[in-house]
Amino acid sequence: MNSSASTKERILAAAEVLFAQRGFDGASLRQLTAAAEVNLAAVNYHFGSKDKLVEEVFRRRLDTLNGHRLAALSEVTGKPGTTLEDVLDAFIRPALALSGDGTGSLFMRVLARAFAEHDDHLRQFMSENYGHVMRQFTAEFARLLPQLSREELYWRIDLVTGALTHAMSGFGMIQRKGGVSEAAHREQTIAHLIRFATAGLSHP
Amino acid sequence: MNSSASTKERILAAAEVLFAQRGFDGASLRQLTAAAEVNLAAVNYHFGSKDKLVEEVFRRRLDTLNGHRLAALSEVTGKPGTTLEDVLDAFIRPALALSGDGTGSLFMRVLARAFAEHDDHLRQFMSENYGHVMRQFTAEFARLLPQLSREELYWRIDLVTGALTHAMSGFGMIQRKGGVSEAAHREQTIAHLIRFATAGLSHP
DNA sequence: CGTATGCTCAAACGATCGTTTGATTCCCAC
DNA sequence: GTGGGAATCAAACGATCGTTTGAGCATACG
Repeated sequence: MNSSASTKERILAAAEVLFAQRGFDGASLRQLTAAAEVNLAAVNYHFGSKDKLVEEVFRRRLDTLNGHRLAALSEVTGKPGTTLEDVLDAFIRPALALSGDGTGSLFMRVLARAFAEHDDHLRQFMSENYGHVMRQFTAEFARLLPQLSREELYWRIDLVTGALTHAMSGFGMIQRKGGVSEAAHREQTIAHLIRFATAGLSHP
Repeated sequence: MNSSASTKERILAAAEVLFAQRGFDGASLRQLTAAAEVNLAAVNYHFGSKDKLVEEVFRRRLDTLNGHRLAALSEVTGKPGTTLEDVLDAFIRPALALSGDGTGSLFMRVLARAFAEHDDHLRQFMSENYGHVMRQFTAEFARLLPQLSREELYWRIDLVTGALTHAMSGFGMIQRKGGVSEAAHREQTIAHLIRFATAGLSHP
């Protein structure tokens, strides 16, 4: 009945790779299905269209990514001793954990590309499905940075997310030095990004 | 002899708009030449190919942008009282001046897109033609931030350029409100970006 | 065993892409 | 005024795109 589970999975995996490398329009279904070793028509059969496949690639990754982000945020939010670093950790760590996964690292590249493309349809899809995540983080930033005006806060968050998106799309491409484990390298990168973001958000 | 000056210019102007809106592959020569009100074959006649047109769009803008950047840098470099803010001003101001120009602002979008696309051919072109600019600024940053290791400096510059590229590509907060003159808004934006970049580069 | 259902496959569809061609128009030097 | 190179034009080229089709295959159920 469902012998196509592996077919769908192979398509999704190949799509993530090719979308990251060549973009959504640049990656053709013929390249994609060849890489996945499935028939050309399998994409339209299982997903309906190429656009639906794009949405599915996003949905699958963003559901878990933002789920982990909200879970981590809810563990630190509201508590008296919560610091800016705690909130930033809840935002950054799940994204880099995704990069630890084999093909997951490519998804951050896909995300950065989609961000830069200003595609209206995709922006609306992301806003509708995941806008509440950014809103919750923004609310927590506002609580921890009461001295900033609303406009000033938005400015800084905009700049910080730009830097983080850029950096995280490159993570995984950076080759680790010998002798450093993947976990250690990730931890080091997280600390780096948190320090930078803290400075960018809370400077006088 | 050169009645095609306006034709070439119209193509370049239309290319900047459409490349920013739909990307290099997404913008077709038929859309482009229709928008420029020139014949379809004019692009291949005047530029040789679509790829050459892309290069020309980059070359034309980056020549003046980086020329202004280097000129501004040479005015502050080496002097005893030079601050980090001076160097950042030399880097940021020419880019925002470009944004002030009508179609010039779209080029920053084109640049951000190209940045996110990780296109090898384009990266090599940029590195060959404009790599020395970034190298000169990096040297000056190193001189003003001697306490940072080489690796740490590269990290921070990477993050800052990511944030600036993101911001200047016109994502969010950079839009001007009513009642504020264009020049005043630009000055305010420059001050904003410089403060953020300074914090990101020089935090302890 | 027969059949219904989910899936895969090769082939073709129309559309659109970048590029080329060959004729035509323009414009200035002579 | 006339010749000739530069520029523009409509039309067509082959390639590639996303999608659709209909036949063939597999497997589970009566």
